Amino acid sequence: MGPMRERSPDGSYGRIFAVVRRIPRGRVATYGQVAQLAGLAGHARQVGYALHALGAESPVPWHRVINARGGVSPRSLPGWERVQRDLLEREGVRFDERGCVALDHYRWRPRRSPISVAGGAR
DNA sequence: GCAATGACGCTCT
DNA sequence: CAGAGCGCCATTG
Repeated sequence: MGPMRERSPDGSYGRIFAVVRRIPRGRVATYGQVAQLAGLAGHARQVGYALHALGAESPVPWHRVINARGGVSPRSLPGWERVQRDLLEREGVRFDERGCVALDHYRWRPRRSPISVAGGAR
């Protein structure tokens, strides 16, 4: 009960991980979308922070999460962008010359939100 | 306990 | 159409 904020790797972040884990192969979702589906609308930044805490070898398909521009966010380590891009391309996601994917085509559209749709919002 | 940073998003100019 | 600024919250030093 209590004041346990659940800061463990499977705690409040688990909500975000649960959403990311639901992203089907060959599909992508934006940080803001994941945040909204996790019930943290507007906290897109926290999604990125949570994924960063996960690690590249995490069981969560972090590579399926991209920014609203449809591209992979620049990371501290050079070349990492290529890794995420390669993982997505391996799933069938194609990038254009700008290094962006067509969100209108690859964006994951869950029929049922992980959290209550609150009266069929959307 | 305060200050700065960060795998973002949206609006304004 | 492109660039810059502000907002949001959690983690780290």
